Parts: sequence; C-alpha cells; structure tokens
Amino acid sequence: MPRIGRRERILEKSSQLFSKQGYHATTIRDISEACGMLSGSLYAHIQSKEDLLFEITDRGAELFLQSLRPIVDSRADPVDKLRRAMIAHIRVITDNLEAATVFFHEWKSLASERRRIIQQKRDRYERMWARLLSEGVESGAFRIVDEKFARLLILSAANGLYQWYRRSGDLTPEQVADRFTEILLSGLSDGKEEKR
Amino acid sequence: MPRIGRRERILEKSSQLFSKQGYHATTIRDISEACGMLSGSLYAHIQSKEDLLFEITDRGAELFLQSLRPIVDSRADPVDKLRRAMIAHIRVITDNLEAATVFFHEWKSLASERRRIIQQKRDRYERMWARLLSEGVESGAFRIVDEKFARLLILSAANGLYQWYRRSGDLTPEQVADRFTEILLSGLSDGKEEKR
DNA sequence: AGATTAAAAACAAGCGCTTGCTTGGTTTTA
DNA sequence: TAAAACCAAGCAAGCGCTTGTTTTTAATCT
Repeated sequence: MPRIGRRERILEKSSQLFSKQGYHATTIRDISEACGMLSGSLYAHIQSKEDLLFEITDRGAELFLQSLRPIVDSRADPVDKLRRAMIAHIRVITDNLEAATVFFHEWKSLASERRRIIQQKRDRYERMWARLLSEGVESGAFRIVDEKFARLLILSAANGLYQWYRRSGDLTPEQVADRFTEILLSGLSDGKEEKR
Repeated sequence: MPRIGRRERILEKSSQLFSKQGYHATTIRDISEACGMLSGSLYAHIQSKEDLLFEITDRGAELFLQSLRPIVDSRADPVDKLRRAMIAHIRVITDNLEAATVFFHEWKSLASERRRIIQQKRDRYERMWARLLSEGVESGAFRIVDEKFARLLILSAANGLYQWYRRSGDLTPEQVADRFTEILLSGLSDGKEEKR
C-alpha cells in the first residue's frame, strides 16, 4: 500500500534543487530535508542519487521527443511546421522549467551507461529537427546555406530559453514562439537590402 | 624567485577539468595530479579551490568586455557593428574554449560575493549589446519589435557555441560569425513573402 | 464500529570513504 | 644559502548510503 505521490514529490524537489544548485552541489540531505524527512528515509523510495538525475533528464528527453514527433510526421508546409515545432519546444521548456534546466545543464553528470541513453535521445531529437529543416530547403521554403549550422543556431537559441524565461515578464509560450520564429524567419535587418 | 608559469599551468589544467567534468565534480587531487604534484603542494600557489573558479570566470568576463568595448564605442554603421561584435564574441569563445565553457557553465557555483561580481560583469556585457541593438533600431537599420527578446535570442544562440564548436568541423571563427550574422540579419525564409 | 495486522514509511545511528585544506619537514632552484 | 616548491601525513567535516528499529497507514476480520 504505497502512499501515492511520495516518489513524485521527491522527483519534484530534486528538480528544484538540481536546477538551482546543480547536481553535485545538492546533497541527499538537502533533498530529504526538502521532502520533510531524514536522509536515510529517502532510500525507501529511490535506489541512488543518480537515479533521480536520470529519471528527471530521461523524462525531459521524452517530453521533447513526444512533442515534436507528431509535428515532424504531419504534412503541413515547412514554415508552418517550423512554427509549430518551435511552439512545442518552447512549451516543453516553459511548462517544465526546472526539469528542463536539469536536462540541459546536468545531464553530463550521469555516468557512462545512462549518459549514453540520454545522448542518444538528444541525437534523435536533433535529427528530427534536421529533417524538418531539410524538407524546408528542398521545397524551397527555406534559404539555408549551411543546414547543420542553422540547426545548431536555432536549437542553441531555443535551448537558451531556460536561462532567461523567468526574466521575460509575462510572455506566454505562444508569444515567445511567435517572436522567435519571426526573427528566425525574417531576420533583423530592415529588408531594404536584397536577399542574396 | 617564483618559477614562472606555475600558477598559469594550474589555471589551465583547472579550466580543462572544470570544463570537462564541472567544478564540483573536479577535486583538488584531480587538479594536482594533472599538474604533476600532490594535492597539498597546490596550496603553495593558490588559496582555495574557489579562487581558481573565480579567476577563470573573471578572466573570461574581462575578455568578453574588453573585446566588445571598442566596437560599441566606434562609429561604424549598426549592421557592421553587429557583424564585428559577433566576430569578437565568437573569437573569445573559440580562442578560449575551455575557459569560456567554465564561464558559461560553472559561474553559478561561486559563492555570493564573487558570484555578484561576475553577475555584474555579465550585466554590463549584456547592456553593451542592448545599446548596440538600440542604435540599430533608432537608425532604422534593424526592424526589431521586441528588443530585449531579440537580444536574449542573439546572445543565447551565440553563447551556445561553446557546446558545439568542436562539432562544427574546421570552420574558422570568422566563417562562423559570417554564417551567424547572415542568418540573424536575413532570416531563414526564402524572401518571397513581404517583410512586415 | 472497533480491534487486528502486516506492509510501508520514517527514524536514529553510524559506516566507510572522500572532500578541501593544513602542517612540518625535505628537496630543488638560482 | 635562502627562498620557493614540493612531499608525507593527516585532520575535521561532509558525502552517499546501510542497518536495525519504531511509527504510521489502511485494508481486514470480528
């Protein structure tokens, strides 16, 4: 008769602490205190501290993958796909700010085996974006010289969101995604110059 | 009669280790071993482990500030300024990849006082970029709806570089900066649509 | 409803180890 | 020959985690 939510609570508190102080700077005693128990009591619910990190990052990876999948598989036009993919990506971050922070910032603290699992999911996610951009280039919707470079730039900009979303005032995820795609699609220049 | 380079060597090895494993995951014994000495011997050259982190991040902050200063103060046109600022920013990262990684990834591990110092320098740097963009908007060179948002996007994308520059093959910093500004200024879309 | 009972949850104590750092003495360097 | 660099040894504190025991919980049986 497991009391419900116990483990979830631990994961949530861990996300908060890991995202704020980092994985290595957070102790088992920090986590247990945040959960209102002693350090030993934690181990009725988890096997190791690293389990917590893995579960948080793995859930994060799955959120990204599952939110992008239906968009990539759909048959919308590339520009619309990009817009929707951006919204999805940003939603995952803003709706799970602490878990996303841990996912981006602390996944390298995982040991070899589990780190590889996360690495693979990151690669899969990046490949989905690559496909999305390729379609746009092939269809003539995007004018991209260096696809790999463009992809890395886009994802860097989007991933950086977890570091400043709090500061962006009361923008909704949709508003953020709109401004995002607007800049990425149209650029910053005034448009007087001809496109090359 | 201090043997030259001893302290610099320690800083360099620390940068390598901090950037690879993170500050908290790196021990004094790791550093001393990399320097070919025992852990106690380190303390003839440093006062504390955190000194190392601070000196690395503070030097990084100064590199960014000093490389951007003359560009912001110059009287070039905004588009050219942006281009040159981007090159400078990217040069700092690519020429000091390990220190830059520590600067971006580990500065929050500093304790309150020193963390504030770095925070202030980061703010100053961001304000310089803000001014650069504002000038461009005032002069009509940039068409930016939300300046703060654009600034955060640009810096996020540029700062992300430390995570993937190794993967970008043999692009020179200038080539990276060119592709960067090209996308940011002109956008990804094919240009058939009118600019709003 | 109240008593029973076994699983689940939490505690109290502490183990083995690693951490950042210190100290006192020895070697190296110029 | 004296300052600088390094070693050898180890301290106090904190780490992740384990163990044996007690308390709490909620389903079961009168």
